Amino acid sequence: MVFPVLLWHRRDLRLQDNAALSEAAQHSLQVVPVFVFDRQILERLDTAPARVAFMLQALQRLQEGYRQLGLTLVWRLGDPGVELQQLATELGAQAVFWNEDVEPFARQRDRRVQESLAAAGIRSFVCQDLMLHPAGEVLTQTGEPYSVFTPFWRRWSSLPKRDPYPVPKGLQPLPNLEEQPLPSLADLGFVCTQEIPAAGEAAAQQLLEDFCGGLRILDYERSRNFPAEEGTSRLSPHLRWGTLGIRQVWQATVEVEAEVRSEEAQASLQTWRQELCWREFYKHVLAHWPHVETGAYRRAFDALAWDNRQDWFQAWCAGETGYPMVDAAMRQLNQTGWMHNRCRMIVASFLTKDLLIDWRWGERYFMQKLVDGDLAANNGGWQWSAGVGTDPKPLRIFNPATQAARYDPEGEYIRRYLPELAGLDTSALLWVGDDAKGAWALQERRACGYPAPIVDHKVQQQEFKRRYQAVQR
DNA sequence: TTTTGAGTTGTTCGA
DNA sequence: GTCGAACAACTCAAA
Repeated sequence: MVFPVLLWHRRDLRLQDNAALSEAAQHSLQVVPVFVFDRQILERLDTAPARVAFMLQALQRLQEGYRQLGLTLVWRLGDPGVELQQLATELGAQAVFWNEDVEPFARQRDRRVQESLAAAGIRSFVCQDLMLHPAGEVLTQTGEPYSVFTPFWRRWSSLPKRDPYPVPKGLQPLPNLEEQPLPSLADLGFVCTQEIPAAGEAAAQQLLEDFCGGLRILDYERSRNFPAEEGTSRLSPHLRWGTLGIRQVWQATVEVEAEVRSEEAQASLQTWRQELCWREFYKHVLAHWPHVETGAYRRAFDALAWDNRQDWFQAWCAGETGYPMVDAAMRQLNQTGWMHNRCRMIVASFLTKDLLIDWRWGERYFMQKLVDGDLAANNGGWQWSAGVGTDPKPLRIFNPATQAARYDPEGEYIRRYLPELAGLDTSALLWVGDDAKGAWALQERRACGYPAPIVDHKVQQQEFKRRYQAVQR
């Protein structure tokens, strides 16, 4: 007698390299994949239409993938605890498998689901899939979690990495299970106006191949700094939604390593691997210190005095601050649901240190727009930018003009996202300041209908420093 | 226990 | 234009 088992998909929308899928198949070949649209998540204020749209498309691809294996992806809308218990009972399933998450909300939900299943005599199996090394596996010599990246990286990179999980063979369909067409974005109550990237496993594999199989990864150290270039992998939405497995990504870097000759290429490879490590570092931070979800890692900095001016916040959101690099970046976010990482740092520094607005406002806005929006990574990035996170030693205040001159020297990125300024001379895009040249640049921009800077960087950063130091004492 | 070395991504100044 | 030093001085991780 074969009993079916449920595989509960959440942020692992793929067949390849999926821990829970492999483990479920070892338990029973009659695997029923299921996804639950969680009303609580859909109704949250920081749920981005772009993210839901990407997820839906990934689910469509996943449904097609299962169809090719002869299986049916089942979906429900409601409370996962209720829905999974009902479905398992209905189908006579004796176990539910899923991949562990680190977010406080998810952990609490999963505990509830586990209890609700247990009450019905159904077992739960929680698998490790999200990271190369789950929280608790990377610890200092005294068994403490790391709070500084570099020692974490040294330990993390020295640990052996496991191979990708193969797609299980011989999966058996459950008879009489009919495929339900997935809901549309509108059915879920969302409208997405952003031009989001293609979702699904095939798209993810293609990006990985483009980045690691070509030469781009070998120039990453340099090209990642220039937002006008296609220097980054663009894998973030896929790692967010699990349309790509992390072990497979690591394996791709191992294959590159075998062919690397020059020292620069070797450095590029390691730098990119560090980015994978950063992803896990912030997940560890969230898992070990869940208070970061709502406040500063260094609690003293919850006392930082913010101005929180609504009009300035609106200008920042809309990309109308009068600082071209900041505005171009915000418009990229608004238009595409993605922003280059250097620009994320620039706009975050600007919101907190120039506009004196609480980093959590920016964090929330990012979550409302980002297709790759992830609590741990977004929160970690914002706390780092605000100087309240795990490693705030050097108080880095980005100068938006210096950053633009250094990383967009031809103004290519600025022109792409601020078309009203596209006809101007590069110096008119980049110059800022109170000298004659700065005044000329502002005049040129104003003639195009572009706003004057809403704040003076020099004045504001002084004020921020003052407040920051007041908290330190 | 104490000490030591070092810390993602900066900025500005002056040689 | 490029480079190195000063900035200011705290906290973590390991020896």
